[in-house]
Formats: sequence, structure tokens, C-alpha cells
Amino acid sequence: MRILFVEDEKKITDALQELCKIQNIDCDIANDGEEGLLFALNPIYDVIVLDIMLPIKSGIEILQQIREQGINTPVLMLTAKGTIDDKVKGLDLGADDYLIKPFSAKELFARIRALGRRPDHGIKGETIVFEDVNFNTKKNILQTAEKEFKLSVKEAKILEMLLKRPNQVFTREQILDRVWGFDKEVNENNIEIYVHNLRKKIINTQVKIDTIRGVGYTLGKK
Amino acid sequence: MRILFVEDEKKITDALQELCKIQNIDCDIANDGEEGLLFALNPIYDVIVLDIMLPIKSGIEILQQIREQGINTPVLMLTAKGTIDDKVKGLDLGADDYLIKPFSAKELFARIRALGRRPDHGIKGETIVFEDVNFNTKKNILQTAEKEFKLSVKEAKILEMLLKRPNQVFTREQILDRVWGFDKEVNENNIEIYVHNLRKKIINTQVKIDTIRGVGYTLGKK
DNA sequence: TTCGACAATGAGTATTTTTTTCATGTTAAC
DNA sequence: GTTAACATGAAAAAAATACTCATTGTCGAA
Repeated sequence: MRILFVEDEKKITDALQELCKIQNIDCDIANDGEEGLLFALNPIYDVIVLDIMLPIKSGIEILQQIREQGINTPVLMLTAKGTIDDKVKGLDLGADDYLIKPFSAKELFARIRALGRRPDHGIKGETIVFEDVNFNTKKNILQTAEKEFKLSVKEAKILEMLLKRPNQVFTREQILDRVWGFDKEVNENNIEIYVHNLRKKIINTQVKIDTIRGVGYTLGKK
Repeated sequence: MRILFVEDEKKITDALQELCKIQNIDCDIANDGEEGLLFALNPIYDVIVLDIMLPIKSGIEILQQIREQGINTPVLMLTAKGTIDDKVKGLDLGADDYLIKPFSAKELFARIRALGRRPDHGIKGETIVFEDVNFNTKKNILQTAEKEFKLSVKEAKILEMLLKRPNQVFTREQILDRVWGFDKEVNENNIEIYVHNLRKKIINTQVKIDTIRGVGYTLGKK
């Protein structure tokens, strides 16, 4: 699971970062609206958390613009107390949930988890099901009809990303961003290796990973 | 056994803490609803005791939210006299028992013990049974077909934690929190040592402890 | 209160697994 | 056919976990 927080208060972002670490969640932080939009346009997140009051560009604007661009990542808006207008606006524009500031961090995560596992992507509790494979995201175990594979952390992250959105094409850059994190200097060949390993493991299933030459990869039904 | 009390009256929490100590029960205390939810989302407790009237966030809300998150730890609600509505609400939302304030400590602990050994986790009286091992939580004795082991306190706490929820993955962090307590600075290597010792003891049984690399441990059937 | 036995911990080494690098083979597009 | 992108295999490097041992701490019995 990877989350984007767009929030300018350092005190808050520090706490969120720490909480993510404890819960084994990957996250990125954008400190203003401009940066936020830039990050949010990258369709690699399970959930985006948008503060409304932000420098440069408001959360509402960000939401509006990413939805225009066809990004349908679940969005949770943070609204200041009493600005119900904003809340309504946000929901109108396609926010999926909202939370009134000041909020408790744990409540935020409760809602994030709820958004992150909405059942429209074959997610059943802690496992993702697609065709004849299922993947336990807690134990990182890939189950096929004939065999069971314990995946490494990186393998698991790539599979989870592809499996959560079958038929969506992910660029190599997006995979790097989500699995290795931004500003990591990693050889793109590593992606090829992990895809190769995954392909070996799903070879006898109804699932395949296609190469989109010059772009990236996508997972789908055979 | 580890219990969470969410209760804001210091007089009560002091007494509970003392009573736990006498009975050799580990406990944590949260003084308001926010903190309570934070603690309660950590699936390391055998029982959670929730006062309903709490600062910041009510016990009902906490219960609601932890159940949404799939935490199925038994919950005992404390309701003020006459607020029967609250009682019903609590049971509706998935509370497992309730107690009307003011209550006698003896009764509270009787009910806690009852909740703590509900038979859905192989708990029979003071022993936990799973496959061909059983573990006496009072005497810290692990019984296998061929042998009997007297476990040390730490060994016993880890085994109890794993044994009570087979197949659930516990992160190293959660194990530290439950066995050593919060804010303890302990080398994670200690977990490995105890897991190693436990594995040696269950080697000829139907039970195994799996490593989930990069995450933690889980106990299950071979 | 002191002693002895055992438990808990820290530090270090060994082992296993993961991650990355590198070298080379294959395929698709032009 | 040439070239760039991708696939594959093997091995080096790094990281995580397993295990060992020495030291320190704790607790009960004498």
C-alpha cells in the first residue's frame, strides 16, 4: 500500500510518516498544492489524502484537476472545522471521504485502510483475487492452483501493484516510483528481473504479464 | 494475558492497574478516546475494556472503528447506570459484554477472564490448545505429545500471542509492544532468539512458526 | 542477606535470502 | 540487417534472519 499526503504542516507530516513506517505502509509527502498536483497525477497510489488549505494551490483544485485527467485514485479530504461548504464541494468533485481537522491520526488511518480496500478490485480482506490466482498481501504469499510461492518484499510490491489494477498499463517509471520510491537511483533492469521471476511463477495460471514495448507492463487474463 | 483499558477517571485506572499487577496481567491504559483508538487498533490485546463516556471520542465510536478495521478482539463496554441505550448500541456494534458502573472489581475481572478464554481460539480454561500442543498460560507449561517444557516468562508471552491467533501475521513491532511493552528499547534480535527457542521445542509437533521476511512471524499448522 | 540457578540481553558470527550488477541472448521495430 | 528494448542467467553485494556465547540481571531457597 502506498499513500500520498498533501499537507504543509510539518508537525503533521512527520507524525504521518512515522505512523506509516510502523504499519508497513509506503508513503510520499507533498508540501504544497503545486507539488501535490504533480505527485497526484501519478497513478501509483492506493489513497491520496488532500488538505484543502494549502500554499499555491488548494486541495479542491488538485482534486478537480486530477479527476479531469482521469485519475480515479480514492481521495480523502481534510477540511477545517466549520467549512462545510468545502466538504460539500469536495464530495461533489469526487472526493471519497473527508475528515474534519483536527483529526486523530489513527482515525485517519482507519479511513485510509477502508478506502484502500474497497472491493471493486477483487480485494477480499487481506488477499487480492484475480482469475485463478490469489495473493495474500499480509503474508506475501502467491497462491496458484498447483503451487504456493513466498514472495520477497519487492516481488510482492510489484505484483500487488499490477494485480490491483488489471489491464492498466504501468510505466517503468511508475513502477520504480511505487516500489522503490522517488529519487531512488535504480537500474530499470531490476524491474525486468522481478517481472521475469513473477512470470515464472504464474506460468500455469490464467494470468499473464504483458510487456508494452517502450512503455511498461500490464497484467491481465490470458 | 494483556488488556487495554480505555478510561479517563484516574481513580479507576489506578485501581485497575494495581489489580492487574497482583494478578500478573499485563495492561495498558488509555486516558481518552483518541488514545484509546490508537491503542485498540493494535491487535495485541486479549480483551479491551471501553468506557463509553470519554473525552474526544466515545467508546462507541472506538468500537465501531476497530470493528470496521477487522479487529475482533473481545470488547467489554462500561456504561453509566440507566443509559440502556448505550448498552444496546454497544452490543449491536459488536461489543461482547457490558458492565454497569459502578461495578465491583471482582465482577469486572471475572468477565474479563470469561472473554479472554472464549472457545473460538482453542482456549480451554487456562490452557490454549492448537493441534497437538497445549499451553498452560498460568504455569507457562508447554505440553507436546512427547515432552513437557517449562517456559520462561518472555518465551511464554510470545508463544501465547502467536498461539491465540494462528495464521495471523504479527510484525516485529507488535511483538515488541505486546511482550516487552511500549516505549521499551529492546534489540529486535531478542525476538529471534525466543522464536528460535520455541521452534526447537515444537519441532516434533504439528505446529510451526513461519518467518514472513521483511514483516514478522506467524504460527500455523504444518 | 547471600548464593546459586536460571532468565534476559547484547554482541558477534554464521547462514540464508534478497537485491543488485553485469554479461549476454533474444525479439521487435525501423 | 541494424538498433534499441527487453529477457535471461549467473554471480556479487547487501540485507535479513538464525544461531552462539558471554555478561548482566532477577528471584527464590537456604
